[in-house]
Amino acid sequence: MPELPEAEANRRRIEADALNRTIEGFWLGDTEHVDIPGDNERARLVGRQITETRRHGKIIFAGSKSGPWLAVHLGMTGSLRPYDGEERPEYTRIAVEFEGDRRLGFRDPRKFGWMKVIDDPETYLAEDRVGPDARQIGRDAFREVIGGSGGALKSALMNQGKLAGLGNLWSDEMLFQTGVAPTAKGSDLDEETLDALFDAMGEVLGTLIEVNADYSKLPSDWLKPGRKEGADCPRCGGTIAKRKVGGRTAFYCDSHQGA
DNA sequence: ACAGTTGTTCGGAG
DNA sequence: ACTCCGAACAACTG
Repeated sequence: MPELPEAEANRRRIEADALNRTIEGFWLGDTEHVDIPGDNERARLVGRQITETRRHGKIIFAGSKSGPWLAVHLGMTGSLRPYDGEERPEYTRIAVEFEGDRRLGFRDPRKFGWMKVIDDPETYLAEDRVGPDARQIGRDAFREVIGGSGGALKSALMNQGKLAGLGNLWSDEMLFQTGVAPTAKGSDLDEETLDALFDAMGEVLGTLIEVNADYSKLPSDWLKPGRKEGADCPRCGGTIAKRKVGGRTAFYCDSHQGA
């Protein structure tokens, strides 16, 4: 379930199991409609090694100082799976084959993810107009970006050009913990509320990264464990409600989130 | 069987 | 030119 914390957990798998091994080639599965690098792009990586990784928002980068780099977006259902030999997980679309038996698979059942070969992360992020990473943005920049948005707050939080890393689940969570309605307008919020949102974002993402995105380890007073319509709110006497906001299903407390 | 889905992109309206 | 919204995308899961 890939938003920023899940992308971070996947990045760590590369660090743990796919670093400093020479790339010999690629395995290709059912890649129809999957956006992956072509022959010439893949060939740029053969003979090279992944020596470092990065993450910006939901995008994972794997490469080396002089490049080129692999950039991966997990889409809605993607994950990176190191494996050995032919122990390939189902729905693996493409896999990097390292010297020896090690492979790094890109599993993506619903084919909404992508993989590219790029020269370097900074240039890619600038050209693609990706906003500041949600873990790196400062309080002032957050106030400006979110406080300056005109539409539904939830939509602004999920807009990767404004702020990179939040999706449906964790935008709901930070709004829930702050007590603000998903439909509130950013431009209507006072500074105090914007700061509270910023703090909640840090708390939510920080906690998730700490537990390596293992949802079973989340506090019981979070929205996520009981994120379904009609559930009792774990923070007040309210009830969890559901509605479409910005084209996605938002869950929120009908009592302490004001609307 | 059929509805629902964690994300991005695109066209069109404002 | 920029912002915002809704629909579309593909294919699996419950």
